[in-house]
Amino acid sequence: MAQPKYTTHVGMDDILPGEVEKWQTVEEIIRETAREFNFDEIRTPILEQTELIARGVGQQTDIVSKEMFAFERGDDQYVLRPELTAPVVRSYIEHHLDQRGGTQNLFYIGPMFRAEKPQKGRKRQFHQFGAEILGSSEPVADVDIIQLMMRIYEKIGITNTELKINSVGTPEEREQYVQALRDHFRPHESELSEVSQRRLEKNPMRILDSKEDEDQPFIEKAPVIIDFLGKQSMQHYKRVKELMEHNEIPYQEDPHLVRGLDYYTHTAFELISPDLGSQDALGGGGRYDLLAEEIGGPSTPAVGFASGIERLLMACEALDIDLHREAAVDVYIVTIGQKANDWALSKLKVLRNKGISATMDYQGRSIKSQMKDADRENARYTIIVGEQELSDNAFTLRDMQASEEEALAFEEIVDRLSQHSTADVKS
RNA sequence: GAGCCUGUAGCUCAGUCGGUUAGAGCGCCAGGUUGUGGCCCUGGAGGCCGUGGGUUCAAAUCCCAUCAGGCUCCCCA
Repeated sequence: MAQPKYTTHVGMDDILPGEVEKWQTVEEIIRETAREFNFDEIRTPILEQTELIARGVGQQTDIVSKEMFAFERGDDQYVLRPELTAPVVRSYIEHHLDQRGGTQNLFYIGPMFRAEKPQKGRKRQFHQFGAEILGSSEPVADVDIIQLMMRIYEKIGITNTELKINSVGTPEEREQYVQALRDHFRPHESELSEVSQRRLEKNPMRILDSKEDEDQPFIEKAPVIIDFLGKQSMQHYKRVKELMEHNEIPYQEDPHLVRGLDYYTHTAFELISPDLGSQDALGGGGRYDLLAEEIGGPSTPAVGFASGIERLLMACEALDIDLHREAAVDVYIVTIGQKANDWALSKLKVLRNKGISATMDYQGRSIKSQMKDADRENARYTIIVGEQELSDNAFTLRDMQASEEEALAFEEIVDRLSQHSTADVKS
């Protein structure tokens, strides 16, 4: 089709009626589950200071080095948030949430922005939900965060998933490990794939999740990070695994799992769906004990996860999970003539105030067209109004499913429908 | 950033050895039923064939560019 003059920006999709209802279902399940886990919602601005993201997420990451939507206005540097862990920690520090005592258990849902080349399951504006436990270094926190994530997918019906876990240790341990990796791969540098050769200096850990065939033999023999963990890191990892087993959470250890962001320490995890294509990561997370300090706050151990809503919806589609609830209206008032039309408008208010959802024709169309429209809108009832009904105060109430009609006074109709209404009655 | 594929009505798609006014199904609008939806029948509206350029007597069809989408790589949600 010819392109309209104005369209959305590349990689930024409208979510239209029909699709929105699925999002609402998912969001309700997320909120409901978060409540069950005693997590509170937090909402932060879409725009953050560029420096926060650069420091928090890490200068070397792809996100910061090439995927930020950033701009300048006056002396201020703005960036559209590419993820929400750093902003949540910023908020925690800024508002001294640690002073509220205990841990802060927070969850969020909202849009994120990354300036990547879009493809299926990877948009420039995409949506994530996630949760963070701030103020605990205990393995129970790691495991409960994983349980929250898994429970949401379970409730939605996505159970065919693989949970991978690993420990990425402390920065010191990681540095030793990275050195060992370089030593391991360097003798074979010329035999590695092109991308992996580039990673050798920049980020050797990335070689581990290479999909290139020629890299595989060297990856198999590569040292694993577990062997470089100190006593405390090892103990933490061991406890996490124990707790996972006690709570019957199936997982797979993946010694090659590394996270894309710099702030992770110790536990790292990722949830994969074999039902998706190349973008098979549903969500991921881990522990980030050093992030708060890194961005100028008090030392705050923390753990969290983030999940993509688009990916979740893709998985639902692949699994034929029906999230769609049909939109419906309780009453559609069908009118014949100007007087009836005026009457209908005033009665919509009476119905709605009783919590009965109600609508009417806005186009002055024929009764047949209005009935058709009522059908399309999934009206449970129609009220048919003409001159005769007005003078008799006897209106035709038609049950659209049963195709039965009854002549009733308007007050009787209201009483009748009050009992059948599905809308929430606002007090 | 790299490679490959695709782009025809609102939607899903036919139509290419280049050849008169570009089609179907669904959807939309109207009528059949002058006050009654879903099924059925009839009619109608709606396309510079993604955009720009080129080849040709002639282009939806061939060529180039560009934009958009998809798949893979990269990376990740």
